[in-house]
Amino acid sequence: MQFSKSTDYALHALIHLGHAERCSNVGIKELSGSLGVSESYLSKIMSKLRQDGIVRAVPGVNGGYELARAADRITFLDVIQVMEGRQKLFECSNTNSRQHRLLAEEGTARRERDKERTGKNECLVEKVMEGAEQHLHQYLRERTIQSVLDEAFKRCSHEANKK
Amino acid sequence: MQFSKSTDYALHALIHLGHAERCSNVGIKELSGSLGVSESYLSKIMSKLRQDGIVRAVPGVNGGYELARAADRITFLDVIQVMEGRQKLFECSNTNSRQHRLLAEEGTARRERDKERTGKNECLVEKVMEGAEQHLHQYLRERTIQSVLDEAFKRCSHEANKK
DNA sequence: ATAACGTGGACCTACGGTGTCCATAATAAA
DNA sequence: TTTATTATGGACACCGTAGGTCCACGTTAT
Ligand code: SF4
Ligand code: SF4
Repeated sequence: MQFSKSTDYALHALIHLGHAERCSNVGIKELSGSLGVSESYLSKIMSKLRQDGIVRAVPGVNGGYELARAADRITFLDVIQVMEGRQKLFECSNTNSRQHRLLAEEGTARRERDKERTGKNECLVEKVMEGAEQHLHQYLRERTIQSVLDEAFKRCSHEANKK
Repeated sequence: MQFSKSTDYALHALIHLGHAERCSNVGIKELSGSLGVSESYLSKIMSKLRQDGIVRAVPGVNGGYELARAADRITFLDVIQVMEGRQKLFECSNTNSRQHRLLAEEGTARRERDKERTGKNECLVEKVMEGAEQHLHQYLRERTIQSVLDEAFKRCSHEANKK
């Protein structure tokens, strides 16, 4: 239950791009140097980010990457879902166990009615887990690349103030 | 970024134990049959739960497992942390990159002062991630084995009512 | 004593995260 | 046009770990 290093790298790369938005684009060399990750691997990550429309890439001389939209419209959730995939936090595996029939199918007829009425017939365990997932997602949706940048800037100016 | 199957099994096993609290203990055979998981593997999981004080085990004839404390004092978070380990959601890897120095160490002197004053000198990315983790944990702390049992019972009685 | 039952270690397998290398395509500059 | 630069995508290697099996051992009731 941990985020992968790729997610780590992706976030840092995007922060770098956001920080250097003045100049149109940033090459893989600069990113690699800044993050301390090999160019080969980092390019894989950037490619993924591009395929999902988080960044734009221009090939050729003086090419590089730039954010595909404003930094305050790129949420942590976006990045995490691109890198980690969109699999659910909890995926029930044994729906044909005796246990399952006890918990989620007492009175099959009733379940069917429920399904028709409410449209969803989740089991109780899944309900808890999906709730957890929703909470997590909501939180991550509220944090953007820009918000990190802002806070870093605040720290910085605060520092300058003191001098 | 998914919970492992072991966590799934552990939750179901505990629900089974909670459901059958009347009789003192439940053997691995019954659990295995109920969940549809091999006895060998399930016993590993139960063993882990025992080492962390979630269940008690009695060896010998007519032995088995029972909850070590009331079902409403066993939270989802407890179970998940036992099975998944207590690793943080996000573990920074490249603290010696140029990027890091930019984000988390502008004015090292100031950082040091911060450290002394507040006791924590997290970087901004970690701060976001730890916030997410706290939210998730809080949610999972509020759900217990008992709460699932209760809801299942409610469904059941509701069903009986209708007849 | 013996049969039932949990424990823990050794071991296996498959898959995915991490990472490298290279051939190719696209583009700007010369 | 040629060349140097840069991103792209596929192939591949490595390795840790989730998932699972097996077995020898200790414990307990009958
Ligand atoms: S009770 Fe829920 S979690 Fe358990 S097997 Fe059925 S659907 Fe899956
Ligand atoms: S800025 Fe934060 S997340 Fe990034 S390397 Fe430094 S400590 Fe780690």
